[in-house]
Amino acid sequence: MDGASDGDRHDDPCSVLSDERQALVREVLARMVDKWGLWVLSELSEDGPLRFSRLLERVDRISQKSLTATLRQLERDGLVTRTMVAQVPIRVDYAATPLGRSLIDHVHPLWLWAIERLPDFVSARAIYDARTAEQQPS
Amino acid sequence: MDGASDGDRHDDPCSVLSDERQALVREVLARMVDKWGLWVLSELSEDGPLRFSRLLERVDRISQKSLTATLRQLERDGLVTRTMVAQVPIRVDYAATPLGRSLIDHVHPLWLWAIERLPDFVSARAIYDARTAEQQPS
DNA sequence: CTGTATCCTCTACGATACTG
DNA sequence: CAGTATCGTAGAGGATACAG
Repeated sequence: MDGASDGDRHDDPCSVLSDERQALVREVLARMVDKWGLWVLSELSEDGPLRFSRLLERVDRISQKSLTATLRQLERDGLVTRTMVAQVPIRVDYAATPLGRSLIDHVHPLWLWAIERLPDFVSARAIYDARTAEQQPS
Repeated sequence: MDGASDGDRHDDPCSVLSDERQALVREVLARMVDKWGLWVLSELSEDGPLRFSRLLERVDRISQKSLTATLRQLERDGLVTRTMVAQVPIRVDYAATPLGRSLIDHVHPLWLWAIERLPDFVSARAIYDARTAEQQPS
């Protein structure tokens, strides 16, 4: 669909992808940092298979609804597996796939970087807020 | 960086942070992959300073309102700079800061990984969708 | 225990119109 | 040109109740 495409843009590997592909990459990456996705995947990647109720405890303040939705998304993208154990009461185990663990491994450096740079963000915000405050004394 | 753990990937640097800090890291990282933040920062990181209207063209389908909001957030977090040129008509240049470029540099490997693994995601979805379709022929 | 269904709120976002 | 202000819509997500 890119009729008069943006031509030879930059050396951005993303720009060589079709809009559809770009959207997919963006979508998958988005799940990494959305409110719960990365957290849930992280728990599963660290501590073997976990049951639904365990996850509900570990991922603090997540609702049942959101946990279910998050797990469905992660499962659909091949990042986690879902295993039902037919017993009473029923039991379901979730585990990270190799692809899921790989994702976590690739996100990790980013977390480390962000934590390392945290003081920069704090001070940047302080400066910005102070400046806007004096301009808009309400 | 720090003599990073010899293969112990279960080391979760996030858990040593206070809730407040965790929230901040999460917030900053979220901005990277939210609908526009990363895209805007990416454009600025690749092609020097850009004016508001240029960004509006490059980041396809973004609205004025969203672009403004995104830029404000990025500016507040110290990822971009905003420079007003007093002339008629007025002109404003946005540019990525070193911190902003650093962020992009750290996100890049993740993009490459995602693009490389794209076939995995596509097939995973196909399998999942096929299986759920046969269960719910609706 | 593991979900699904419903309601409700809050926020993000686009469209549009207006200002310096 | 570079925003701000207002409106309206759509989706995310919590709370709760119910089902297999």
